[in-house]
Amino acid sequence: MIERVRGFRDSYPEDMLPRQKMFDVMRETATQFYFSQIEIPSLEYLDLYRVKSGEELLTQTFSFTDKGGRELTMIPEATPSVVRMLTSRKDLKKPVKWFCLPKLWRYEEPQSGRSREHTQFNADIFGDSSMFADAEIIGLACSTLDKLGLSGKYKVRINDRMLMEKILRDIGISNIARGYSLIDHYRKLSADDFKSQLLELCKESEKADFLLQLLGKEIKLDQLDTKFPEQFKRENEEIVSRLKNTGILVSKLTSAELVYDASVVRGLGYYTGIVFEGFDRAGEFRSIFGGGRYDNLGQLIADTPIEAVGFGMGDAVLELLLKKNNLWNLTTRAGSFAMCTVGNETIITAYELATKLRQLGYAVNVDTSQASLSNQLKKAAANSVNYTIIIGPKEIKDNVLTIRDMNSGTQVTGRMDDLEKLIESVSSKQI
RNA sequence: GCCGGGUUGGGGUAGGGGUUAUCCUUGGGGACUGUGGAUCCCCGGACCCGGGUUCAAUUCCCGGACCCGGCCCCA
Repeated sequence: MIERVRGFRDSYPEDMLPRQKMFDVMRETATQFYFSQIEIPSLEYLDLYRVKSGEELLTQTFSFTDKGGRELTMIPEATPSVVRMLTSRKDLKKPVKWFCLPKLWRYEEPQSGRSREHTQFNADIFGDSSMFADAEIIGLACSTLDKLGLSGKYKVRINDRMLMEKILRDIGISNIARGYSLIDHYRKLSADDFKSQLLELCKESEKADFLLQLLGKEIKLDQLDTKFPEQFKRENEEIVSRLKNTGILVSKLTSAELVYDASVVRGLGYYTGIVFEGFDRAGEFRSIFGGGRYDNLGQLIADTPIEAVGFGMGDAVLELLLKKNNLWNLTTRAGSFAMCTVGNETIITAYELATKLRQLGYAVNVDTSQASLSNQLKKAAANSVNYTIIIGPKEIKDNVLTIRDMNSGTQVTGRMDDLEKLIESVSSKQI
């Protein structure tokens, strides 16, 4: 027996139904926000990730050298590929609104909410540097969760990289990257450890209080400027008011709660403006989605400047959250038929009828087992079909068929030619 | 890469250095080729892998794989 590869998942039908429903909602919502779907390759040159990331990331990819000596990797994230695709087409009218649902791979130890293969809902707006684009991206992420039934179960924390850079500089931190890295660990370090590491980094320790007071609190956006010293506020009025206005815009697109949280900086990424993360309210899981503005990635990857804002939403955490809220439901297939056949010679007629039904848009299974009729009905019931059609020698002789509504148990018999009418009459009888 | 806890039919489990490895469930068949979910009967199906100790290992020891969780990292 050969085992499944470590960190990978098998998905059986009972999970695929809710899974597909989840992806359908993502596609529908993105389409309603007027995003177009694209598909990105599963393999890229390793160099695509070299330009923006350190060696650390490269050790956590499924990479290999192909027969021609090229260094390839199974894509660990979508954004570089999407940017590569976008910048190699000079004819596209801006803004471009794209989404995709790629599988991504990461070579690391599997743990809760994270396996080595997952699917991510990824959406971006290119060529629009406005706060309206920022708001629409967050609005799309939230609307998707709302549509899945998660309204009120999650909230969004936002921050702005430019604002954080100003804050870090204001308190005397010149190594901005290290500052972000430390802030990113705020929730993982003890208060004392964090403080001592911050003071180490920051030359003007008396000013560090400013940051310490900001961190770890969720601040309502309309109260944001009350948290800053007067002078700092004046110098950064533009960034602060943009953040506040973004919040107002988002509130028109979703009822989700949006708060300012200084500890959200999104690791060592390539973000240049707003950054955001969606969390479950109970604080039980990893972030549901995350993203932000990255206006210089086009320059890094393809030497083509392009404004961009986007998010990624992984299926793993979302599945945990949906299951926890009893939203990971099996939906029975609407308009499904099982055809019970009695006697081998009836199967030809059953196939003809099945073809007609399929052309009408129904899902049809023809039971060719020749088991007893009661066993065939048993099987049909276990498969939770809506209707069964019984075809036996009697029906063929009289050119009729019998349709049985499996929910109500009512049953009608009529001419085969009147198939559609029969379906109507049996489904109306159940009322 | 590191740390902790696990692994007995498809799923959930009991047990235990030696006899036919327990129970529930699922699956297949039958009672029942002309009307479904019930009931009854029958059947199939497991000790993760390798090494060691032992007369004897599924059980004890060591290593590995995989699973769950955590660290690192976070795309």
